[in-house]
Amino acid sequence: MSEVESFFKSAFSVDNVIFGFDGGDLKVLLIQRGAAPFRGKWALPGDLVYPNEDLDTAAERVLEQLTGLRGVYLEQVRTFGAVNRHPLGRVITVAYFSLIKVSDFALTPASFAQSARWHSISEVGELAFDHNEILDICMQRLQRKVRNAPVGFELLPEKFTLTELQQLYESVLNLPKNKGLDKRNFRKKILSMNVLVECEEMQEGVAHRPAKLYQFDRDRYHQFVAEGFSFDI
Amino acid sequence: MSEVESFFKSAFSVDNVIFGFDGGDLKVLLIQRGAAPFRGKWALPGDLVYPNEDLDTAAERVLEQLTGLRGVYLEQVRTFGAVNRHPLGRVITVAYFSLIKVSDFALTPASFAQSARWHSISEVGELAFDHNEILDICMQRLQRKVRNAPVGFELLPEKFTLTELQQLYESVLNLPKNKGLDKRNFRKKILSMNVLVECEEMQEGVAHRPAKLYQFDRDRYHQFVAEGFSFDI
DNA sequence: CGGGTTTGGTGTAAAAAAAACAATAAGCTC
DNA sequence: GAGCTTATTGTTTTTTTTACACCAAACCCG
Repeated sequence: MSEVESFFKSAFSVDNVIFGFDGGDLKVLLIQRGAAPFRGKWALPGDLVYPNEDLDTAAERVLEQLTGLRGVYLEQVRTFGAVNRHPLGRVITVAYFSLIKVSDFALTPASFAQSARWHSISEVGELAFDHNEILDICMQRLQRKVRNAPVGFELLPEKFTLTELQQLYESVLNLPKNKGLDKRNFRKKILSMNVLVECEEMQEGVAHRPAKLYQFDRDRYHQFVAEGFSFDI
Repeated sequence: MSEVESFFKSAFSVDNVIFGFDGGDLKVLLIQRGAAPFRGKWALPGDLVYPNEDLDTAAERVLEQLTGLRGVYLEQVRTFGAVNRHPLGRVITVAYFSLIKVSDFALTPASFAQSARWHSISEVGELAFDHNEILDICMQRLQRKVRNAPVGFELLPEKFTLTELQQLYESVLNLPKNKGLDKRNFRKKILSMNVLVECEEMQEGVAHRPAKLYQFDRDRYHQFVAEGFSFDI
């Protein structure tokens, strides 16, 4: 094999850290591997990139095949390329994370086939390949991102209460519940940005005083950004 | 060709945006391509990744072959993988940026061969491949990074004046000279972090009052970080 | 050697932002 | 309607950020 040819004896894949928020906890969607290597181990959903496929498209495809969702928040994080990261050959992988609303998630045939399951971030065990490292890095990226861009809303239903939003932040930033963020200051700050609109409706089905529901106003946010505003929590 | 084989008809490269600071201006080191495609065009230094080489190692190699430097600041930024970004085949590239002290830079045989030259950021023209996009993204990353990590010092000599440091920030952040940052406030802020130590020596060879020289104290910085400090300008 | 030129170095006051802190209101259950 | 649970709201203090102007030190040149 010539030297030039050997450069082409390699492949690349994408791996997608799919975050969700449910039951007051940040979760990640993992699949249990059905084939070697690492058969039976939990792993990040991913796939080789098709020869005629852009990287972002591949990440979207992985997400859609597993969850049926399109057009959700997706961000490239980092590429992992240690020589021996894949036991069967030289495969570098481009890591992405996506943020989905758990309620939108429907099991697809692919997700049955691969036994997909949500795992609380704190309860993720040893994963296949270098996926623990990838998850860590994506988690750090999410923690930074959530503080200076309005991406937290991607994890909540369209309409949410301020308490839910605060719990989301406490969960992502790994702060003690109702201790990390001061309730009054949090509300003051988020409302002062003027990117939330109050819905007519109230929370329903709770055994206590129902809270107001809010929605994130994307248009207004983008307008503010154009005027120099920057989201910061 | 089987489908599996076709996955291996692809290669990956690294491209390195090498930043330097000289004459009060932020610069980037470019090479003029001697071969097709894009012969004669300026481009980012880069190379295919060897089959047994880690990505970071490849980026270090590219840097060393061009500048003779090792152990400098290097950070992976993003991977560019549009299907048609390379005219000769499917090549995805992992972009890095590095920060070097221009005074340490010595032309190596490779840099002669490739006609390497520093270009002011503001005067970079049309580059080969998607290198303008890569440069833009790396520039944005540097602008963010310089504000929340002490990486600016990587671009300055070991000993520097506070005015030089301020000019570096104004240049990287693209602020009007002596207008963007208030001199007194800048000095107050940077000195209050306690990560600069005053040298015995003074600036020499200037036709005006010489300034005190300072050094960045890495050990003290890391100690502070361990105690919860975070650099922020 | 003295006046001019150039950059170096310094403090304070006002404004804005962040942090600390606790009582009342509203709906539900029984 | 009594009791439980969560929702909602403002003020004070502290910290951080911004705005702003003059004297000092060295060199140059005549």
